[in-house]
Amino acid sequence: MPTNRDEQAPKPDLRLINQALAMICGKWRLYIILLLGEQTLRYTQLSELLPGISEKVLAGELKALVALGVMKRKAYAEMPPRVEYKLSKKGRLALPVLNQLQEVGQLFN
Amino acid sequence: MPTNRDEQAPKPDLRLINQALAMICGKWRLYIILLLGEQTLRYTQLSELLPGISEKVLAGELKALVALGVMKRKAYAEMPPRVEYKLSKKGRLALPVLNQLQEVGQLFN
DNA sequence: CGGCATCCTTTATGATACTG
DNA sequence: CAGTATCATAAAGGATGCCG
Repeated sequence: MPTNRDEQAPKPDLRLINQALAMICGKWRLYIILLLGEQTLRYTQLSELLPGISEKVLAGELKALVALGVMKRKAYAEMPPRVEYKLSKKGRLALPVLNQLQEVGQLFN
Repeated sequence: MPTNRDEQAPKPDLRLINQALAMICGKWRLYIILLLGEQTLRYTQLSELLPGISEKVLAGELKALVALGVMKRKAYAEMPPRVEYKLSKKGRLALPVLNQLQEVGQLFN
């Protein structure tokens, strides 16, 4: 016979949770994803939209998000160089839920 | 005239985002919230459901979540002592979105 | 039982200078 | 322009012992 808790709420999956947290946790990561949304932005545009972020951290976060498959990086062989970032399909699929986190934040007002 | 981006996706609110992240980020915080769900659990039960968490971290996370207003702590003046934790109304309101984060994690499989 | 205090290790974040 | 390298600080997490 199942317990009351099993019926009402199956035990959360720690692995799924950690994958979601890897995508959004950190001082800038979720904000970068939401900011990007459906647009394509260049490295410099992102740095202007994230005032106060250091070069090292921005480059590191972008690299990590690309590695996670959340966003895509496209470099053009031009001079001066141009690099564009946009969400991957995976990132776009996650977007609705991630945007809802702002409503969760709203609960604290 | 609004820009294309303004129409499609208003700039995310960093303050709301940070409030949501404060609630869920960290190695255990989101898992504690989802695990609690609609139940009431004692301190020792929580520690058994979070294998590997240290006393310091568990006590600190519970205290932080109570301070954030996400959960409630109820201590009984018995011997031996008994302390119960459950989600506050705020925590229960956030629960549906937080559970959806597992589906976001599912995207990485 | 349900913590807190202390000390320690690991990650995360940041400032800055430099380069293909 | 779009980063990397190096150095430094801060925050998170953990091990362990003690206490009301």
